[in-house]
Amino acid sequence: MEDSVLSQLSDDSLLEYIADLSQSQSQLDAADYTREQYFREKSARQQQQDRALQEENKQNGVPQIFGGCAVYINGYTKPGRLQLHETLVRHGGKFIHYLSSKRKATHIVATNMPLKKRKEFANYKVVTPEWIVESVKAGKLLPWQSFAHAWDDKQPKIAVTNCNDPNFLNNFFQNSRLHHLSNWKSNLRQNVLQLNDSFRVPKKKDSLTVFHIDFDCFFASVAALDFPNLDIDSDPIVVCHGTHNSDISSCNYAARKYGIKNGMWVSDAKGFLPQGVTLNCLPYNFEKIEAKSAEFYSILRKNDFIKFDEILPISIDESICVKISQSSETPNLRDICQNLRNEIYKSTNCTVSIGCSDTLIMSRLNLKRAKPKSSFILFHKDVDDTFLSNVKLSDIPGVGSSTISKINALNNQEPILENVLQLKKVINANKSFIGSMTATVGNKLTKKILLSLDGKDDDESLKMIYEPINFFERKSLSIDINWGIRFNSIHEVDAFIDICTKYLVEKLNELKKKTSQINLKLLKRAPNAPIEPEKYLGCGKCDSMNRNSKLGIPSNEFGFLTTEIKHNYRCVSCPPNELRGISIQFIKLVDVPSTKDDISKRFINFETFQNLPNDVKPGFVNELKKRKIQIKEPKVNKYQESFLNEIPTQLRNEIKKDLIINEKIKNSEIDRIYAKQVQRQNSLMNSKNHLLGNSNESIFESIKFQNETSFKKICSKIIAWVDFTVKDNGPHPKDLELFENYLDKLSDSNRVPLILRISKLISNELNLKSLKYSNENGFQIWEQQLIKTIIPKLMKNKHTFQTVRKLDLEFDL
DNA sequence: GGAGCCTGTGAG
DNA sequence: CATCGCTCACAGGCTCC
Ligand SMILES: Nc1ccn([C@H]2C[C@H](O)[C@@H](COP(=O)(O)OP(=O)(O)OP(=O)(O)O)O2)c(=O)n1
Ligand SMILES: [Mg+2]
Ligand SMILES: [Mg+2]
Repeated sequence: MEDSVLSQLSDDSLLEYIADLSQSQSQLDAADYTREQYFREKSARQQQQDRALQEENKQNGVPQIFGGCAVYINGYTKPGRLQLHETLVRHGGKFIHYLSSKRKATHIVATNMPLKKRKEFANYKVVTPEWIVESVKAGKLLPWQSFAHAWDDKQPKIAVTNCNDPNFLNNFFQNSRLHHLSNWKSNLRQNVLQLNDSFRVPKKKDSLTVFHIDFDCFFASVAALDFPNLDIDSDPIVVCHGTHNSDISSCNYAARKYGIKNGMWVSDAKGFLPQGVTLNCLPYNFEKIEAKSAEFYSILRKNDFIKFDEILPISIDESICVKISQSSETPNLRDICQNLRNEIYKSTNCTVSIGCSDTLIMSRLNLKRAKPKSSFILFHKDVDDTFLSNVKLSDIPGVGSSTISKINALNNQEPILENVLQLKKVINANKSFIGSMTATVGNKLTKKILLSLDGKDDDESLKMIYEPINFFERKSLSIDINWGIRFNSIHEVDAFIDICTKYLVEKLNELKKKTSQINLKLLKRAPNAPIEPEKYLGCGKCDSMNRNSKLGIPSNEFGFLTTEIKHNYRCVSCPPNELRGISIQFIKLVDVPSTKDDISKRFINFETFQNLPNDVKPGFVNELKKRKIQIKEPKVNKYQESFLNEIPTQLRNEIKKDLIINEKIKNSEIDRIYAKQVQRQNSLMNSKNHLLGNSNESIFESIKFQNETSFKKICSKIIAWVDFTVKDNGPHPKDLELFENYLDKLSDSNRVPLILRISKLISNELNLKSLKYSNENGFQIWEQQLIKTIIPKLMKNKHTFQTVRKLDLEFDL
C-alpha cells in the first residue's frame, strides 16, 4: 500500500492493517501474497492462529477468564476489532469470525448498532467493548449486565423503572428535573472557566451594579407554551410527573396565590385549592427549557442596552450580571432592566424579573420583591424598615426551614417571626439574642444575617464576583440515586455500582481528573418505616450510612474504583433489600497531565510492529508519529498488576499500618464475622475430620519435602478444596493451619508470585461461586480468609513482589 | 491551634 | 397507572496531634 493511502485510513483501520500485515509476515512469504488471498485465507488462518495464541498464553499463565465465552464482534468498535479479538483469545475466549448461526455466540460485542440489528439481537447478551477491556483489567470475568447497551431509543418508549434494567439510570436521569438542574448548572459553570477571557473581573475598590435576573416560574412558563388554552396569569399551573405524591417542580403565580410552592407534593397542593378550582398539571419539556435558557444567556452576552463585565451563572434560569460603574456616566438602570426584560420576552415568550442594586444581597432581595414580571431597584444605603417588613426570613440566602425553626425556638415561638423587620426588632430588644443565635445557627450565618439587615454582603458571597475562576472550579464529583432503588441481592447492587461508577469515570475523564478519595453513602430503610413508602418507588424514611476511603494513589480507572466502592458497600451493613438510595462521591479531585493521558490510550504493540516487513516500517513510523500513536512494549504479567490494583485500598492501608492501627479501624462488620468465625473454628477443631489429611501427609507438607509435586497439582487441589468447603461450613481449621504454613514457606523462600497465583485462584473460585453460595458460612469464611490472611502475606512481601515483577521472573510451574 | 473527618444545611 | 427524592459547596463540631 502506498504511504499516501495510509494517511486516508482511520486510526483503527491503520492499526488493524498493521496488525494483519504483521501476522501474515510471520507466517507467509509476503511477496507472493495478494490482497485477495489475504481475505480468502483470513478466516481459516485466524481460527488456527487463535488456537495457537491461546495455547501459548495459557502456558504462560495468562488467566483464561473468557473460558466458555464465544464472542462475535459486530461492526466497528472502539477499541478496534482486531485488538479485541486478540485480547479475547489471549484470555481464553473463542472469537467467532462469521456469525452463521447465532446460537454459537454467547456474547455480542458492539459499539453501535442500527435499530434493525438491535431487534435481531434482542435476546442476546449484547455488550460494549469495555466488557472485554475491563474484565481483563480486573483479571476476572465481569458480569455482562454491567456492560449491556443502554440504547437511548426514543421509538418504543417503554418506561424503565426497574433498577436492574441497564437502561434504568439513563431513563431516570432523562426524567429527573433535579438531575437536569444539577447537570445544566455544572455545564454553565464549566463554560465560565473555558470562556473566562470574556470577563472583566472587578477589583475590590470598584463600585458595582449588580443585576440579578431570573425567569418567573420557569418550568411552568415553558410548559404552558405547549398548552395555548391555558392562561399562565390566571390558571393555576404546576409541572410534575404524577398526580398524587409527585413533586411539583414549578408552579405559576396563580397557583402560589393559594399557598402552593415549588417542591411541594401534588396531593398537598390540591389540598390548598378552594372548591371549584382545578390544578393544571403539565408535563416537563426539558428540551424547550434548555432552548429558552440558551436564548436568555445569549441576550445577556449580547444586547443593545448593556455590556456586562461578568455574567455569573446561578442556574438554568438565573444569572447574576455585574457592571463596573464608570464615574463618567450614570446609566438609567430602570430603562436597562425594562429593555432587557422586553428583549428576553420577545425572544423566549417567557418573562424574567430583575433585582438591581449595588450589592449581591440587595439585588437578590429586590428580585424577590420584583417578581413576577417586573424589576426592582434599591441600593443598600436606602434600606429602611418598610423594605425589611416585606422581606421574609426565608428570603435571606442561606436561611432555610431548619434555621428559621431554630431562630423561632430561641424566641420561644412568640411571635413566630414573619419578616426580617421583626427579627431586627427582637435583636435590638434583646442583648443576648445575637449570642444565642451564634450558638445555635452558627457564627458565619449569624453574621451574614446581620449584614443582610443592612443590605451588605459577606465576604464568602463576594468570592463569586472577585474570584470567579476559583469559585466556579469543580471540587468534587458525585452521583445520587434515591429513587427506584429496589434490589434483592448483592450482585444486583454490584451491577448497579458498576453502572454508576462508569457514569462517574466518564465525567472524570472529561474533566481530565483523578480522584484520591471516594465516599459511599447509602440510604437504608428506617426500622419503623414501611417497606414501600408513600411515593411510588421513593426512598421513604431512611437512615443514612457512610463509608469513606482514601486511595493511596489518585485514580480514574473503572476497575479499581468500582472494586473499591463494592468493598465499601460490604463494610456498611445494609442488606440489599433494605437499600433505598445510593450515592457515590469522588472527593479531592486532582489534575491528570493531559498529554500523557491522551498518548497512553493510543499505542501499538512493539512486537506487532517489529514483525512488519522492514521496507514498510518507515512509512508506518511517519504515519503513527503524525497521529501521536506510540509504539509501546506491552506490559508483562499484566494480570498481576491488575490484581494488586484491585485489592481495596482500605485493606492495603490496614496491612501497611500495623497492628496498633488495626484496632482503630472501625470495620466492625468484618471483625464481627471474623470473630464469629474464630469461635466456630475453635469448636470445630476437635470434631470433624479434615479434608487434606493429617499433618504427616498433607499436600503442603509433601511439597516441602519432595520437590516433585508440581505447583499445578497443588493448585487444582486448592480449587477442589475451596469448591468442596465453600457451600458448607468452610475449611477445617487444621487444614487452614497447614495451608498457612505452606504460604509462609513460600513467602520465606521469596516465591511471592506463587502466593499471588494462589490468591488469584481462590479469588476467582469465590467469584464463580458467589452467585450461588455467597450467603453460606463457608463462602464468607473463605472470603475472610482471603482478606485477612492470604492477601496480607502477599502485602507483607510487597517489596519482594515488586522486584520480582520488575525482573519478570517466571513462575516455577 | 490547625488539619482533616463527619454531618447538617441550603440552593435551584 | 404510580413516578423519575440531584448534586454541589460551605460551616461547624469533633478528634487527633
Ligand atoms: N424545588 C425546586 C426548585 C426549582 N426547580 C426548578 C423548577 C423551576 O422553574 C426552576 C427555577 O427555579 P426558581 O427557584 O427560579 O423557581 P421558578 O423559576 O419556578 O419561580 P420563581 O423564580 O419565579 O420564583 O428550577 C425544581 O424543579 N424544584
Ligand atoms: Mg425562576
Ligand atoms: Mg432560579
